[in-house]
Amino acid sequence: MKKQESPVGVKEIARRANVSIGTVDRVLNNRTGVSASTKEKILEIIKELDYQPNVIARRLASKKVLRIASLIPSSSRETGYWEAPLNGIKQAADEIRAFGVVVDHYFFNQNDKKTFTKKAKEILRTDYDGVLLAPMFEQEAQAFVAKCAEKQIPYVLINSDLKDSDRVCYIGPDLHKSGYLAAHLTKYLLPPQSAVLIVNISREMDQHHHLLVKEEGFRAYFKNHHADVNIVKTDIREPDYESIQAELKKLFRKHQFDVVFVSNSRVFTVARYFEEQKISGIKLIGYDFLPENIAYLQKNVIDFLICQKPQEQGYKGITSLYQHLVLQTAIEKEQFMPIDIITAENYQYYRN
Amino acid sequence: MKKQESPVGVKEIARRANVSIGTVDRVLNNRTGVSASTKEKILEIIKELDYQPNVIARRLASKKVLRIASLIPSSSRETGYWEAPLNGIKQAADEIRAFGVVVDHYFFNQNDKKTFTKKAKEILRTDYDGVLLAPMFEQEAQAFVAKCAEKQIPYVLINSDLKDSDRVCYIGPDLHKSGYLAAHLTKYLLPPQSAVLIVNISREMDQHHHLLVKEEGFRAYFKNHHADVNIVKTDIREPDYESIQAELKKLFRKHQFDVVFVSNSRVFTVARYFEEQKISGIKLIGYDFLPENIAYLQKNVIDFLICQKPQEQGYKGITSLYQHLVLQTAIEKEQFMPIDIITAENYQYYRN
DNA sequence: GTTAAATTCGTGTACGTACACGGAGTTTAA
DNA sequence: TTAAACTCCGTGTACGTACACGAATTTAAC
Repeated sequence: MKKQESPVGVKEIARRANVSIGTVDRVLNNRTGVSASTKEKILEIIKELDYQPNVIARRLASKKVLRIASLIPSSSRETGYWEAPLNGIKQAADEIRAFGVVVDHYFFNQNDKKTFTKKAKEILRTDYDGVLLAPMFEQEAQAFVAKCAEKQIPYVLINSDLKDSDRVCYIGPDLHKSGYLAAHLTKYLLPPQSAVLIVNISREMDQHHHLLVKEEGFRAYFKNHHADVNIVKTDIREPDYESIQAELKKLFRKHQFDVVFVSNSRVFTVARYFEEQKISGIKLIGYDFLPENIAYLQKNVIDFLICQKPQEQGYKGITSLYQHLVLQTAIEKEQFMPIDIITAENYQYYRN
Repeated sequence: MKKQESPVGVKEIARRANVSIGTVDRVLNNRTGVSASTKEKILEIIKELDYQPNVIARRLASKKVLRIASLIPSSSRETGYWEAPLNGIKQAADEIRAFGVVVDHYFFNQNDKKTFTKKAKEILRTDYDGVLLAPMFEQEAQAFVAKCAEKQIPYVLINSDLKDSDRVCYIGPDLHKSGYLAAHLTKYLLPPQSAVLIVNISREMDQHHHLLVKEEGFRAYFKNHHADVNIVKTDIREPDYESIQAELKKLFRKHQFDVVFVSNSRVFTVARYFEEQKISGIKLIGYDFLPENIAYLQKNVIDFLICQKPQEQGYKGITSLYQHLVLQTAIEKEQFMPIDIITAENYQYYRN
């Protein structure tokens, strides 16, 4: 409940402590060369006045630029998912460029762990002030953030989290809940006593794990609601169309499904199969706002897409780092993205 | 494709033009005291160098604070809707306070035009640098923005737009599309040949107009899809529970509905009626993330809520004004909010 | 042609902080 | 005893822009 109408600066602090602004500056940037007693006194005054450093003047005076490295998957032909986070990162970078922050981009191949470690090493060599990371490969990512911690480099995680890491924050989905919601939607579309197919498509084990969490969420819903559904599931480890087609063909011969739930953005591949086989009447639910998926949404082959603001993940990742580094404000440690439902009617208004 | 690695400043411009930085400064802030010829020369050099003023230094040097006024409805007992935009406004205000911007809040009563005009007059008297406005009362708002234009005060509109106004931008929903989506959802929930009730609840004519646009969108969907549904609608002009109860009772005696669509946030009132009358099996769709609505969502009385990020509307309104005033960047003239679907499963992750 | 007024422009200071430099005082080493 | 080293701190300049003040030049008026 203090009046803080008059913004106090270093010189007011200096006046009250009977020292020069240089000394105050030294304790603020905790540099050496101040006796313990005066340092203490100054800190006390700073606290008492609730001194807020003028970030404007600070950035103006400091000629050194802050450097942030982002390390995320490259968007491949297989999935353009990472285009969106990258755009968010770029947008944030544009906005804070004027404040003396530059962002360098590093990309790795989702199907090749070596590219990850290589880029990680490069980043460590360059001594960045902050790192934005998509920790797709758990082991390797753990090793990387350990190195960052050692070098006192703050880092933010997006898209998936790492256990026990002291990141600045995590920004991304709650996978379990996301599958749970998908199940809820499914139930709206279903007659009682119907059959559901869960399709998990991914090559790398690390990624596959995410899908299994979603699947758990999906199953949990039906369990909690004592719904009588017959759930069949398949794990497809080769994401090319031929493999998927073969697998689906086999399954569709054996079963009669009412709903198909694809646990990631590859839903368009299944949609393609539906289209080619002229399958209709089966509801299709999947993930992510990709052009391919949207096309099938428009054609009513896909019924619902679940999306978790990939672009905002990138954007928030950078701005969180910026706030941590420049403004030094406290950051929410876990920022779960909203779970958005996209249909043929609202996709035009969706912003990632 | 220019190299713009080396940020040029006024003094580089001054050097090239053979004048002092003072003169350059004069043409930058187009003040008087510069001959036409030198002014032209300087402008040319500025363009050639693609000079970007240093916003940091600019705000530091300029001791004057920018003042923004926000004029929105107070959140009443009847509806807490405006709480969210207000929070967004406050959040944005916090973030840009450090940059020398202050935001003053003005509120009016949605049921009383006089309170609007009174506050508007106050704002005009105080000479603000920018205005954020929710133009609920069309005529009065038009008069207000005309005055703003006259005084060269830029303004941003949120929640609803004004025809032919030269606002900095409009931020809010596309009402028609929003009703259209509601209809789409409805169709998922419906057996063929079913009956739908549309409920519009609002006292003031101006507000009621918004609802009618949503209703149009709702009907348009069924028309476009040649769906065979029986639509009944009612306009309730007294938002208290008793009036609504009476009207619903009358309607439910006459008809058998499968879906009820309430065109604004008052859906909780209808939900209360459902609960009290132990009506179940009828799907209920409405608007806005209010505590009352969420409560009924949890109890599965309300099935879907449509929401258009009211908090973000406030937030973006302020930051747009900030970008216009301080950074002088170009602003997207029409920023339609995404149309979000909220269910019992994802509401916890919804952020306004 | 002289003076006043108007026009056009340069200089200096300020904004709040960062940081280099160096000075005064104290301790250590020779 | 004196030089050197170290501790602690004050001063000055710089960051890029805004703006007040006043100087130089041109124009107007008689």
